[in-house]
Amino acid sequence: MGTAKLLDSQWRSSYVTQRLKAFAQRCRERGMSVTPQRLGVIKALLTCENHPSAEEVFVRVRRHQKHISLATVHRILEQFCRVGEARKVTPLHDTARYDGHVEPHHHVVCVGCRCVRDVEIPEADRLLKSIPNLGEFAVLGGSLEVYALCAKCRSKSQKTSNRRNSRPKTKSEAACLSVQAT
Amino acid sequence: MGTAKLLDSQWRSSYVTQRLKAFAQRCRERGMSVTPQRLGVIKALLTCENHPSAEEVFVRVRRHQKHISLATVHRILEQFCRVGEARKVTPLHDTARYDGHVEPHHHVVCVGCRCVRDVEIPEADRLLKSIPNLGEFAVLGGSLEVYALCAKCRSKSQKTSNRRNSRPKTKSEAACLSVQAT
DNA sequence: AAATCAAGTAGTAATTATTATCATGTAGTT
DNA sequence: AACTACATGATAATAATTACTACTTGATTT
Repeated sequence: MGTAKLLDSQWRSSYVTQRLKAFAQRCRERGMSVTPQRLGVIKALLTCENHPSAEEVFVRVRRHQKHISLATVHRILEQFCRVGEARKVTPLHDTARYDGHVEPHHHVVCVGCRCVRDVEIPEADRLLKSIPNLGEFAVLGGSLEVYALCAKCRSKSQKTSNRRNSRPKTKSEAACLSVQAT
Repeated sequence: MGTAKLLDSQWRSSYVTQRLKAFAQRCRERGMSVTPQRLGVIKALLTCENHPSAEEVFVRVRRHQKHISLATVHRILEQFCRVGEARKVTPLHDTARYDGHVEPHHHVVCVGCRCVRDVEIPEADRLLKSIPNLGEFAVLGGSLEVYALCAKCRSKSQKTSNRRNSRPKTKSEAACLSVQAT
């Protein structure tokens, strides 16, 4: 029995308060203007316990801003990911990826090109076995997603890393930068 | 420095051989007929190192079966997931899910309703820190995806678990059943 | 062997999620 | 208050996936 536990709502609420308070200033620091739409999105995102989809955020924000557009929500969420104000639950959201290997194992995902390889991590297997449940969740299994850069993407990003203030142009570059080292 | 390592191609090739040999029989056991399309898909899936998308599988199979339809590939892949002949790299493929919590943490995902909660697993954090690289992959971070059933979905699946041979009707039920306990 | 039947597939239409476009609006600055 | 660059709303376009339908095929029955 390890120390794994669901983050409680007490922790969450203080985190949310802190983030909301700092939001406007962090926007200004980055030269982003603070619009009601962005405020609405960050609030919905931080408030919603069930890591929401763009659609769900849209519905929530619309409660207070009847005119907001779904496209705007998509745009803002993507921007938040780029600047580190949000993240995607998984970097492999865009197209379904299939795996013929059905035994328990783990994955390395290159955040640049999205290539995926199988990994064997016995410690992670042991860890998972030691977690029979998490609150009301009955654990079935799990998989460690290791975020990484493959050799090719590493050499690419070195070439561009010298230019300061260069905004990421491609999807994959953006994805690279949006990932926080865990 | 732990024992994490990429699965080598030697291991893979023996696994692939074994799976391919058993495939036809496993189909028959399940009452699925063994068609050239299904054989093509399982072969492409097992052979391709980079956990492919439906499109990629389609392209590969088409090399040998010029007439195969993309829709068929989608259907077969989904079916394979249902019967345990394949899995998706992540159960959260369908729509992008966002998370306002940008500090390193992990997730429980209910395979029934796809709800997601944050989890704190210090052991997983330590484990990740101990893996500076995996072969040619430079590790940036990672996240443990714990697959589970939430309370609601658990009570649902209990109700239906008595009926024998009842095929899953809904997407979410299918997803539940397709997950292998890791 | 012909008739019957069910499962599987190709081709295409429909749906859904996301992104691009562009005219208009507005936050931040002077 | 006026200005300007960035944001937004509305909608069109694209991409991924699923639904639909008619056609095959292979098995079973007669």
